[in-house]
Amino acid sequence: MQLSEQELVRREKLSQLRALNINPYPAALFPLDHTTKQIKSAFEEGKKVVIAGRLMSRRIQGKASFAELQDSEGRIQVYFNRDEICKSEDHTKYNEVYKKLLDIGDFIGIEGVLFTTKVGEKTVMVKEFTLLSKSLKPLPLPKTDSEGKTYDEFNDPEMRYRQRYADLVVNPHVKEVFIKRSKLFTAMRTFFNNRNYMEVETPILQSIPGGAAAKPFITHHNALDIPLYLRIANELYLKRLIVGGFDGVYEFSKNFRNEGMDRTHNPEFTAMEIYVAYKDYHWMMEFTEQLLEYCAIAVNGTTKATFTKHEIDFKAPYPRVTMTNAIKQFTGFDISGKNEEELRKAAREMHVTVDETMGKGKLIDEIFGAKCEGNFIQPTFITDYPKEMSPLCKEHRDNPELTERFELMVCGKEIANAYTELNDPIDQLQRFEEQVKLSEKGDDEAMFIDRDFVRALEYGMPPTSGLGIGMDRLIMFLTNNPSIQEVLFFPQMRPERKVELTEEEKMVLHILKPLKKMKLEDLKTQVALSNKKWDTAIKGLTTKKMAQVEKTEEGLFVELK
RNA sequence: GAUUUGGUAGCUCAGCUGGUAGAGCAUCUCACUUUUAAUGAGAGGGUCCUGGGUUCGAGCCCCAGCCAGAUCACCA
Repeated sequence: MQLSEQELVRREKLSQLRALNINPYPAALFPLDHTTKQIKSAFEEGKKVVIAGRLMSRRIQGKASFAELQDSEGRIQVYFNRDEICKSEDHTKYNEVYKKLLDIGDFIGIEGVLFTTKVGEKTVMVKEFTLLSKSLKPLPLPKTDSEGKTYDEFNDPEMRYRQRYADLVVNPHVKEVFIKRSKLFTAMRTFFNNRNYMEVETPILQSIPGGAAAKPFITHHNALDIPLYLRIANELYLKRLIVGGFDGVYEFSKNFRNEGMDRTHNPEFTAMEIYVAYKDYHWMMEFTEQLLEYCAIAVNGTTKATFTKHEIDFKAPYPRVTMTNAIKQFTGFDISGKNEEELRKAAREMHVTVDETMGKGKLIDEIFGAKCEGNFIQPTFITDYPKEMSPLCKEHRDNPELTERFELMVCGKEIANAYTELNDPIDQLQRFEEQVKLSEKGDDEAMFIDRDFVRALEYGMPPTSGLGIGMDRLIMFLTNNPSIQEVLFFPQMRPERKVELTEEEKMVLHILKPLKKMKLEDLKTQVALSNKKWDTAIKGLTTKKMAQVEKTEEGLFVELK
């Protein structure tokens, strides 16, 4: 890799520091006793503090200098004064080490005393400083003026996602999103633990990927010599634990789906699933709205959240609308009692694209997705889904065509999905078998039969209600980010390709070497490269200082350096 | 997958009809002891995403590709 001028300068500073007997990467701990936030919240003139962080800006004025130090909680101004740092005649520490050999991005430790400047800025007067880690690569450097306006913001999404570390250093609002994400997880855990539900872990490598309709990633276990799948959901394992006798189990589950990527889908994402024995989906709706209200307050301090143009309110309770009524409301069509053909015809009349492979459930889902889904902005429970599209859900107590299922819609998107769980093993096996028929019909996302799961149900599972929440989507809503990549530290990206184009340069050198110097025209014809390749090659060689182009009276010459 | 926009200095971005590549910040040198987007003077820094084509000449035009964003489709 070719180093830029600034990177070379910083490497040169490294050896100068070492020559001054300063280790740019010392091993010893640094005994800091304050953070920048603590200093600001409990400011006391003359107080001694020890702090550490990254140098983020410098305003040097001869024998004095102001700088900003950034730690995990923010920034504080620090004041370097030559006569404070260098008590003797030797001014090396200020003039050389601080002014010349430190750079923006370096980690330093500071011992100092608090004071307020003429302009009223809370500042640390530096008495002693230690280099803790030298930064060799210049950070992108956004600047903010007195009105809070940001210049030169580091905002290219590709670079921000690929180099999230740099993004986090220079963009405080990005860090804020992930702090909120962490708060959300903590809030949910607290909510569940307070009710004595237990956090568990279940396999990520599964030989039958179950619990959802999705395409899995496949891998291979060498010792067992079997294929294994990365989980697409953890539902079936959590229900096995309910069979085993736990009253409530939950898991934050990293799931993997080998499908398309866009601003709401990443190949790996996080779901939370919870199963509670002796409950049904009505109970679960109340539980869910309580949970979300609690989480919204824990994350943002309020039940209200802004998402794009919408102001949403997570305050419980949320309206409940059956899928049948939702469709009736937005299309005027009543799906109840209709057969497959009637549904397909109705869908086509509404200009919903459907095809012959779709069964009743899928047709209803398509109509709902196209005509209704987008209309539910405030949190709304959509209930009672068709049986065909819910193979793990118990049949509706009042209508055998439906299931006891709800989804929670926010801003037209699903963020939670819950059932009164199917615990009849014979019914469950039949539902799996229907999935196999769908798969034979060409549905490549229909579920596999999990016979071990059926065996577990045969031992008996208490009536249970389960809930799944898309954590990434929820945090998108709570932090007003329409892109999933903004709420994942490291969203999946196509790998960067290494570019090494020295082949042409080698060819040029090979011809030039024995002669040391030759006419540019001769060299060019001998290498026989295209104009473009020739140009890049000779440019590359001159920038690498391996050859030089000279113009004399006799014409252009290339000389070996 | 389709459509579309973009890729130029460490960062943010200009770049005219195709005629030797520009600015601000950052970097380097000098001045400056309470500044805050510090200031003043000077200097250096480029694989114009990659490859091919057209042309006397391409950052710019044409073709192919790579990467990313947006919209749509698919998918939950």
